[in-house]
Amino acid sequence: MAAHSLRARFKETVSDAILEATEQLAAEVGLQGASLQLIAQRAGIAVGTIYNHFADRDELFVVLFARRREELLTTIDAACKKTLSAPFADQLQTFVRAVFGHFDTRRAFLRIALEDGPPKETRKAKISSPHGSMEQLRARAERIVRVGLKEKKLRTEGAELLPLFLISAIRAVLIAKIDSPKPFAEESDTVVKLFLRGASR
Amino acid sequence: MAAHSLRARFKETVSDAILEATEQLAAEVGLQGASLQLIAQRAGIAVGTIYNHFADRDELFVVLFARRREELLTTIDAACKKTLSAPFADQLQTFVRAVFGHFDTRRAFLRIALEDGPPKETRKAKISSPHGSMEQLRARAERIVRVGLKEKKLRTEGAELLPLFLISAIRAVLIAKIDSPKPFAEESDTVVKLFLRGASR
Amino acid sequence: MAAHSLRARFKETVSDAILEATEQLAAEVGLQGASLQLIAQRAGIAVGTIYNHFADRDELFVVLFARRREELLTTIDAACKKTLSAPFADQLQTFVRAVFGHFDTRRAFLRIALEDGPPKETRKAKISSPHGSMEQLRARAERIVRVGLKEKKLRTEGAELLPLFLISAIRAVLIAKIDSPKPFAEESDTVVKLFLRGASR
Amino acid sequence: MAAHSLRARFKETVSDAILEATEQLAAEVGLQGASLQLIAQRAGIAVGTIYNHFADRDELFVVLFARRREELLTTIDAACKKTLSAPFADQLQTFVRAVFGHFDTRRAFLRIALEDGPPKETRKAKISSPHGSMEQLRARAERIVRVGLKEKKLRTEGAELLPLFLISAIRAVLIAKIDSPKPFAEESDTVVKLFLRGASR
DNA sequence: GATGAATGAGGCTTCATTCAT
DNA sequence: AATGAATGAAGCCTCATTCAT
Repeated sequence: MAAHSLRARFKETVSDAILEATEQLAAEVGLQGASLQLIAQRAGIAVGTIYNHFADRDELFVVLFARRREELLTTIDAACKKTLSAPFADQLQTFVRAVFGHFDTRRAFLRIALEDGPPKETRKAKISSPHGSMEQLRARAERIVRVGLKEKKLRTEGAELLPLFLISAIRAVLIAKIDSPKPFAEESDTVVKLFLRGASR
Repeated sequence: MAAHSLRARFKETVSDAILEATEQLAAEVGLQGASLQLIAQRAGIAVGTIYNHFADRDELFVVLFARRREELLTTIDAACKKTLSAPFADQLQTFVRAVFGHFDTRRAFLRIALEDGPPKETRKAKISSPHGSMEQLRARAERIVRVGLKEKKLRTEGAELLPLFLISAIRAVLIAKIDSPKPFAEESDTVVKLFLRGASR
Repeated sequence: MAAHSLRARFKETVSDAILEATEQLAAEVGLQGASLQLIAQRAGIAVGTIYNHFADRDELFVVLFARRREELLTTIDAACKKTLSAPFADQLQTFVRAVFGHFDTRRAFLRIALEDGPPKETRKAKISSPHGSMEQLRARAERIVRVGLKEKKLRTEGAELLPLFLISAIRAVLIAKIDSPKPFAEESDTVVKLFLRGASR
Repeated sequence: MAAHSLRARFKETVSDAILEATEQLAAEVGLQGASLQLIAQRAGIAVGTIYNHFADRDELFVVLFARRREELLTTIDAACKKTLSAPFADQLQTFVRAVFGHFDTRRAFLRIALEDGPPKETRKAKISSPHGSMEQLRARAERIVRVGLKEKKLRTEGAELLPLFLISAIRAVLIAKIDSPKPFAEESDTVVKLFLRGASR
């Protein structure tokens, strides 16, 4: 039991090391450039070891994205939960802050999530699309927008674009500040204001 | 002269064929997936011929992006020129329409431009970043924003984010509608309104 | 003593399980395809355990073939023993029936024995030839033929080929009927007749 | 035209060199052991070159078998053609001699054809079965047997096994004598006699 | 003895690039 | 200039074998 648990825990440790190495490398040299050799090297293991933890290269990336995405959504959902009964504006602000806050400490994931584009076919088949990790945020943005609509705080015309528009504004800031040492979170208010009142005076 | 001109034109023709084949293929199978062999095949030439027109694979993509980006900017600049002395709102609308209009007939380029992310190293060395094609639009967006500021139509706080914000909104719509048969242009007004007045009622 | 015996019997049990798993798998996916991982899985043990019973992969197969071959020969010898003093024709028939009878209940072994070809080098070194399992029958066929010759029931010209010829006829039937549900034994008489009188009318 | 033809001829030369190297190696170290690296080395080319001539490793072997099998059948059919109207016994003898004669000068192919067993799945999928090359002879044997039946020279009982039986006898001799310097052809008459009259006196 | 994760050599395949024609 | 076969580095993956627990 203890042995098994120990072994299992160790295995998990290796898995995590691989995932972390993958994340780091992909952030540095791109998803494409993160070869298994480099990953193994960075993780301090043999190449073959990767295959004790992931079926193939694809799965490695799929799992990486799945895990990071889950962490992201968990963080955000936890934050939003606290303001579920608050007025729309607060919920919106909480959401934006949560996203910025999370990425403030996950720059590597941010980089690969940004690289992530529309799905293409790869060598093997349709890629199992690690893609769209970022777009997963849209579901959350949609909920916020629905709240705003119900509270009559948001215009209904063109409403179906609003979630996208919100994500888009967030994304703009993330891209703009990704190399800056300052936390994204500082821009939360700017984004919220921009989203709500627009750019005009 | 005539001979030279002819030859030059022919070479240009081949170059163009290669670039077009590259664009098509990259749109279909991704930048990665567009191998020189496939490109040559699609262009109806031999693989070696590509090297008579481009130094290497990287340059091919750099030139492709450079050319398409130039076409994009030329189109937009031409459109914006006509409203250079018009009020800010008109200039903004013209800009957005021009971008949408251009991509309406350049879906292949749009696809590869969207795939294009932040610069990474490639197999060879630092890539000369074909990347950022889309971001090139920001320069134009900045001009528009400056006009808006000068006319006091835009708020000054957080103004440095506005261009990126505008581009980001445009990008969001392009991604959302890229597989739709309807022209992007139909969404111009929505985007402009959203950008100016924000989402709130 | 008892403990030792028990332990020995247990070890034998594991050994047997490994051998059986190997045989099954090899029959299904070929000698090549029977990887140690698959074997261990099928045997319900860990990969490393195989190395507690066999020096390496090669030895596993060598032992498998040796054991199955021994079983085959034991069966046949036992059957033939009963007719050792019977006339040649009976001895021949007994032999053929014994072979068919054995393989009727050892289809898996039959499959791998048939796959088995002339000796080749493998990854490591000259293979210790598990090969030729089937050819081991020739020694028995030779004895039968000698009986036939002594009884003047067989022609002496070309006699050195007769054992091979007999095995060959048996082999032909085994290959032809391996996927049939009917027992090989039904063809015993056909083979005997063919061997003795030939094909001509 | 000339250039094209030359190039084409050269390409064929390389193809042949690859096939020959493959055949030699496979005869020496087995189908399994003939790695692309070894093949390229033996053929005096780079590994990648193989892929200019064959889609993948499988195809290489399929083509090799197809070609050698075709040569075999062509030889045999040509020889048999001359005795098409001859009596059955002559046709039979011609056939056996042709097979032995062909393999006398194709020992390498003989070795790999003998290694060739019942089809199994490989790493990739069902193998495209280069297998059965030898069994292709059965079709020819069947024709001969039909002739014998029509001429009432062969017994009808158990007749469906006769072709396989004939091939099997030939195979037995090939295996028995493959390392002997003497030509197989010398055994033709023995085989024919054995097949027709059987072993009994 | 049993376990199974780690190892790394070796296999197949792709593909940008070169170069003789 | 065009051609396309040859090249070989580099990638992914498999698997027999080892070894710490």
